[in-house]
Amino acid sequence: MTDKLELNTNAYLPLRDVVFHTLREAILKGELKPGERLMELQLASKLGVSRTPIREAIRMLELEGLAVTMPRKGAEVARMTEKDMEDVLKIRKALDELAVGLACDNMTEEELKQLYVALKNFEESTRSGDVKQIAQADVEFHDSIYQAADNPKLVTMLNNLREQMYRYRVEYLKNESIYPRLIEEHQGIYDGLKRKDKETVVEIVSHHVENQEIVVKNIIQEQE
Amino acid sequence: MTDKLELNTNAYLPLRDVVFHTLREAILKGELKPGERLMELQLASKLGVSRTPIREAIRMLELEGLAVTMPRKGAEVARMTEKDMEDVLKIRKALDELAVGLACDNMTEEELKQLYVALKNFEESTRSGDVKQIAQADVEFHDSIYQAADNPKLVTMLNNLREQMYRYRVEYLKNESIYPRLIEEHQGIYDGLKRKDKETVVEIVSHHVENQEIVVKNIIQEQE
DNA sequence: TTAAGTAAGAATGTATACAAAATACAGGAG
DNA sequence: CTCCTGTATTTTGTATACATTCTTACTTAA
Repeated sequence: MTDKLELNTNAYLPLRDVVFHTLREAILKGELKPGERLMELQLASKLGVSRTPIREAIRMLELEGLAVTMPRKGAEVARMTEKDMEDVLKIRKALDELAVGLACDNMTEEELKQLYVALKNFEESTRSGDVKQIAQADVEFHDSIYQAADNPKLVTMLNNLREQMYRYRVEYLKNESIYPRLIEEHQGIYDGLKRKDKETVVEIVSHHVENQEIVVKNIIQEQE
Repeated sequence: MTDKLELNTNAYLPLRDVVFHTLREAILKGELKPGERLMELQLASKLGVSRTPIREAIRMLELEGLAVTMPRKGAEVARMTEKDMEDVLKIRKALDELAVGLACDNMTEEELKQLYVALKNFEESTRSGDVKQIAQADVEFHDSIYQAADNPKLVTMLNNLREQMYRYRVEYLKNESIYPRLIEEHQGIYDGLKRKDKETVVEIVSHHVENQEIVVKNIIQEQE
């Protein structure tokens, strides 16, 4: 286990939430590796808090699918097989299609403008070569669409699904050769939303996720 | 608040899980009403346990969307508006379509036989007039399909979504006039799966959920 | 009469203590 | 040498105590 764990914020938030976010970050960044045990006392002393907020944070991680606990044996970071990843991507595809379809129905002029900004930001960021920045810009582009879907529950679920793939996303975006296609697809989505051409945008998003699936599966196989 | 709360099982399970299931049941059955505060000390004394397992159970309810907590103010049973219900049903529709499509690809002879049994059970149960039994039979029919989809994550999500509608489902099934259509649709889904006619089954499931949406919305409006 | 302030009570947030279970390991029997 | 068993240690499960924040009701002043 890494000893990099640190409480980020001294904000006016319950410790359980701070711990939750800290542990989640650590898991998503790979600092806490799949299968690694989450021992309460150890984490408590490392983070400088008592076991209580640790335990509550673990309960939260558990229901997000990032941790698994066996009664009286404790919790560990969830393992993710290639099959799990496929399963998640299938769900994501269905929900992404739903989201962009809803966005197509509901998007306002204002939101469309915002999406355009996000589109250009993404394009710009690919020229920087900074993977983290590119990932961030990509997230913002898709968030703009999610927001327009006007379905908070759906947004929550999509963010959760996205989270579960975070580790692989970074690898995915290191491959510069995919940028042109990503930009093209984003442009296509934007154009489709502008024209309110639902069929087309759903089609593009569908491919968008499928492409990700192929690349992510390659990454997983390489790692083995 | 009802005082019917009781720990169901003395099983070899952590108390937090027992409490979690108990509270969830109470919420789904309407014994704990939307907006009702979940006070730790009160629940603890009612269930005869300390605050610790209560708190952890609340964290779990929170991430299932059945409870909402405001920092330093405590938790309450989640409120559900008509809009929330619409949002949930949109997601359910997308995921139900996905599930039945996957089931169409993957279903074995064995699973198909099981589905047939569930189909006949449901038909039979509608003649009994026992709403609870009908709901149970309906759940089993759809579970058979979910299982065949071979995507545990998807099953979890669908069960969660189904849960959030539980209160309205019972009302929904009290209306006998819908039974013929339900039976017909179930039959259609079964036939389609048998023929591996994906397009048709997805179509039927789509209508199946849409019909539910219409009726559930009527129920909600009547309740106001 | 209304509004603001304040103090008492109640509820949540956090830490810690104790109980019970699981794990690891050493020692001995076969 | 292997396997079993018993004990010590570690870890989780639960209860409780203390700290902090929020709510509420009452008092007082404008």
